Amino acid sequence: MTKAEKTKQLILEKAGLIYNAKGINGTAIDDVTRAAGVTKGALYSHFENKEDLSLQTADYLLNKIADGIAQAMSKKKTAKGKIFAYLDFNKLPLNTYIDGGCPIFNMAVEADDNHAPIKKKVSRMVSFSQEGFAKILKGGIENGEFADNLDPEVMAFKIFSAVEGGIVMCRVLNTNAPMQGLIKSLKDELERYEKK
Amino acid sequence: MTKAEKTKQLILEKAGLIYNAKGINGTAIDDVTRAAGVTKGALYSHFENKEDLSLQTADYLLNKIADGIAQAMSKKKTAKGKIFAYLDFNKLPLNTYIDGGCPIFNMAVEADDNHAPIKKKVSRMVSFSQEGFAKILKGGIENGEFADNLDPEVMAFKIFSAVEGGIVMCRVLNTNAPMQGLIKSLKDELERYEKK
DNA sequence: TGCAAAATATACTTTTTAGTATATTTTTGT
DNA sequence: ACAAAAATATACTAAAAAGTATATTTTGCA
Repeated sequence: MTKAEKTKQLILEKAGLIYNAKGINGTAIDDVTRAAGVTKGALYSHFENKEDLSLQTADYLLNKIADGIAQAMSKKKTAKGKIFAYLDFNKLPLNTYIDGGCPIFNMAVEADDNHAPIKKKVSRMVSFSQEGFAKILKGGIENGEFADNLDPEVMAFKIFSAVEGGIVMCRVLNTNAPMQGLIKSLKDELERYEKK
Repeated sequence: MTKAEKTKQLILEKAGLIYNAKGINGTAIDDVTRAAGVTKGALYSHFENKEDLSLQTADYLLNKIADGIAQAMSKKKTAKGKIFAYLDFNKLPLNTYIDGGCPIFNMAVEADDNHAPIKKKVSRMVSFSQEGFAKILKGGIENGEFADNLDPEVMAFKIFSAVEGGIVMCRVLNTNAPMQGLIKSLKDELERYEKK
């Protein structure tokens, strides 16, 4: 990795943190240069303009959170184990994997009526994750873990929505506590479909 | 209502729409004056500065959505009826009561690491709503609608999180469809606690 | 090693947005 | 109806942010 590539990577990492905390609109170019300890010359030699920085930072954040989740889930082999791992991954909303909450949701809310290209990126990531979850659940039905009255699409959407919504709620309430009850409830709900 | 009060109200209504779509940071004062058809002189005679406009707009939006939900729920007399009314209130995420999604969530996400006074407003509203939901469910247990193994706090948090999360997900995916499955699932879940 | 190209720093310009001063109009109470 | 006060319009200034031109440094390769 060349020096210039390292600089670009450093900028993206620092930009990621700031974007996830302050949002796309709330982040100034100079916030990023300051955090990365570089000047505008350096930043603009790697990024065409703020739009370009925003798009690449969005990719960086989406990939990072997706990797984090995938890694946590990959450690388990059963469908139930993987879903539980996802739930546990999100058990401390005040101390998220990336500071500032879940970038998927942060960007989904901000980009919604505002920033079509980033909305599309988020949309693809959400679809992909949803399908992944549904596939895991479907696998669980096929291998006999779960009863076949479990609707994989609905359950995938419910888990994802509840967890992401719960993160936002906990953060605004400034407490991790309600998340524990939510996760327990979702685990219980899934276990009611267990065959054994 | 005097003319000046009408002007202020008009500004708040237009500001509400723009803030809910573009966010606090994404909204320029001139977006608001343009939408309201007034000039800066008029706006600044009613609001001290942008911060003041933002705070009052936040109150306006939070009160409006709370009123909308309360009104929908007040039409039903049973605990189940009220909760179902809340769910049905949210069945079309692409066509929300206030255009641009749920202002509670929009502001929760944007204000989180950014805007402490608005975060506090949202936090109070979320607490208030959560307690209201829990109280309704508790009432449902006391009057025999629901079994007493229903945990009102957990269920209130779960319903609110899932619905709010679902709204964001549907909007980013640009489809109302998954919300129907989610609402049905939440209704089924609640009905499993029904005593009859 | 030294030189061309790439990367970075500095100091600027431009653009956007918030905010203000003041003139004008409108409202309201007598 | 009219005078005082409040509200609003206009045209400006101030501040913040994006973006650029150019000088300087660093890097990698002949």
